[in-house]
Amino acid sequence: MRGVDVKGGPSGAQGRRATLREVAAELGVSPATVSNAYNRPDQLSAGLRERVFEAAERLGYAGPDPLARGLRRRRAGAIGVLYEDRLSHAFADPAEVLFLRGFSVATEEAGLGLLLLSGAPGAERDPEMIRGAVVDGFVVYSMAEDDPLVGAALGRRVPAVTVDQPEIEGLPFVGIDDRSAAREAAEHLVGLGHRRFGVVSFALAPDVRSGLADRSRQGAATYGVTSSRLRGYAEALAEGGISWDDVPVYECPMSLPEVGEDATEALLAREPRPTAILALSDQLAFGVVEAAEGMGLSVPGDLSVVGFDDVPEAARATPPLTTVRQPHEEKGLRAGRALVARLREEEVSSPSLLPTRLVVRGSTAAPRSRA
Amino acid sequence: MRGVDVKGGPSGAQGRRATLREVAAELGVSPATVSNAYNRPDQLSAGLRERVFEAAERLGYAGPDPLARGLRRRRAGAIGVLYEDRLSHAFADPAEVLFLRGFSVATEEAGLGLLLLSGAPGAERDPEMIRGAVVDGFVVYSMAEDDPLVGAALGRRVPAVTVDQPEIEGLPFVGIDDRSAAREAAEHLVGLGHRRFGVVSFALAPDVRSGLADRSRQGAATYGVTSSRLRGYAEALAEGGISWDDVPVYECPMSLPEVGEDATEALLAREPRPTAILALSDQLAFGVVEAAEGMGLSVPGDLSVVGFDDVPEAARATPPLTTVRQPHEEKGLRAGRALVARLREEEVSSPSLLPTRLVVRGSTAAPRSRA
DNA sequence: GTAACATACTTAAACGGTTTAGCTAAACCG
DNA sequence: CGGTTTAGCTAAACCGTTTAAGTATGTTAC
Repeated sequence: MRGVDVKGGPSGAQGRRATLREVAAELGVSPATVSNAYNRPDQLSAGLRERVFEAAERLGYAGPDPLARGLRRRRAGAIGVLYEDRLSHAFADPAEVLFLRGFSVATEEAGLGLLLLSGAPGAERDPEMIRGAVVDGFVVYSMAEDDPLVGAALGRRVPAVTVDQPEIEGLPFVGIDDRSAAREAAEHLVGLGHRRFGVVSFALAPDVRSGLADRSRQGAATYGVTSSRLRGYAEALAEGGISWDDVPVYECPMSLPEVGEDATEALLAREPRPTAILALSDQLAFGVVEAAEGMGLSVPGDLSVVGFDDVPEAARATPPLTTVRQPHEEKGLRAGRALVARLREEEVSSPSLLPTRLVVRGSTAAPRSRA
Repeated sequence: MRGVDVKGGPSGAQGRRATLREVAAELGVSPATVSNAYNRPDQLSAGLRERVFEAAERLGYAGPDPLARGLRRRRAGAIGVLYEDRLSHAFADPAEVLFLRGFSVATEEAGLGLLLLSGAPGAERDPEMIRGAVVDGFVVYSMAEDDPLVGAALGRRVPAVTVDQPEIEGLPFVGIDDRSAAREAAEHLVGLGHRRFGVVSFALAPDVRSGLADRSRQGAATYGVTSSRLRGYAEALAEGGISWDDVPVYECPMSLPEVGEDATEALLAREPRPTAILALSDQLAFGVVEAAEGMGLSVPGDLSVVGFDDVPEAARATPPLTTVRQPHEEKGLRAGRALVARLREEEVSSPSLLPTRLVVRGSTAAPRSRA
């Protein structure tokens, strides 16, 4: 391997960068030959190749410029992950981290970089960031259908895959059956005998509101995941003879425990007080438990709580959280592999829906003062 | 804002991408004018600008190609994070995730992308990945001094910042005082009356070994963080009259609980059995506790355990873990800002050492059968 | 009436490589 | 010895932009 040295004085990496052309001139050979030294060793004699590397090092040439090479070869060597919110929120959510974990396996397999793109760079949502991202493809991670950023990404006309939402005709999709997963969660509570529910939900649409969402707001949801899950809950409750109109749905701007706390306080202040709360994520559910206990209610004694995601913390929590398991890491892996396949112009198998499963733990029980 | 549309039939983003030149030809104007429409609105009439966007949309031109633009402007619009190991391990460690979280705040501030680069793409460490990464700068996250990947990154002659290690003359550095932080941890145990110790360590050098590391192996350490912490432990023990030579140091290839378990089993099998174990990370410490309990020992009754990092899980663990707190997120933020400053050719303030603090919780106590 | 100045474009040279086609000289063949 | 290969290198086009330096044309100043 050609050695790598940190030349250029004590301050290390600096100084004018030499170009391939300069190396060629130094040696009195053509640029093509220097290029070949790096890309096609069989196109020149071993001796000359050595001299090229030697001269490169002497001149401080770090090898072909990635931008120039990428331009000519028409590939960037990276995949962009487009995330709804600020990246710092992504890193705060274990579910998202697990997704990235799986995704990174796929990019490593393919020798590609992983470029994280946040939806909210400055404060305003800025499509320029997407338009300028040096990537060969995008994975759109759980965004609203009508998000301008999604439009910008698709407008780039590079391969793309969506995860969770939105589902777009012709694009590979990886996700779960949110509706039936949610349904299972609600059925569990109905089965235990609960009749009074509350729902702690994600945002329904990008024009983030915080507070109770009425029927019309629910109908106008552009976040597919949110509306599918609500529909699943509604179905299960309807089968149990409970009218969805009686179920308060509190919309949270973000999936964080603290936000879930606020929501819960609002829900538990209502009369009649709910005996069970369905949260759209474990993060929110943690906040629900926190708030309930803060109000002197015991979980599951006074209030049953079901989360969604089954992040590792759910099992360790006190009480251990009943929740819907979904394979986050597998989702990332599939999404990554699907995108890589697209990049290679292979055919991608049809949308993959991953399995979910209700995991019953200690945060749910039959309502106390029933019967 | 110019609208973005997903044209090109049902399969969405696809079809030949048009170039700026084609848009220009379509309109009978020069390429420069089209470029100006995107970059300098004041250089052409508003009417023409509109027609440019209209034609662009009609032809399926998504705006200036990032690679070409980047080449011309000499900027990539992203910062690379160079991580020792596979990314999936990075995402498994809460400390690293916190770091990235802080770092992402800085990149968002600057409107830059965040490109994750793993040390181990295929299986072999491949500097090509680094050489080809489309980035304006690197942050080197806790890597060995002599890692060829570090050399490759520095060889790129772009701005760089190192975090934790290595410290390189002339490069901005962000980290903590590992030696005195470790010292404080060991002092705590000595103060409690412990005399027999074991250490569960990170790797000392990239030629990963698993097992007890003797004095010479310790002396040859190229991971600065590891050797500094060991030195800190040694100093504190020496002051307590305990010879470092009597302290077994178990080297772990990775910072994962399972690995810590193996290490602990080996350490606790020795005679005399240690009454206290110092782990170089919380992840390892979790494994230590796990293993001890698996062997029927109680923590802290039979064995005291001190971790390092104070990840959020440490406080929630049973027993709550005594550990050394360091500001991971702040580290990321500082590193990111320092790099951004370098990119802007501002002067960067001197190396920043962040504060640490021993957090005493329930995993440490005085040794039982002493006195 | 003309010098000076905007305005709205255009020209052409970078930016730093890769790649196709081709050229020359030496090696090989029968 | 004439002809075909092969090894080793080069010339020149090309990748898709940006940008400094023009060039017309119309407007303003005096």
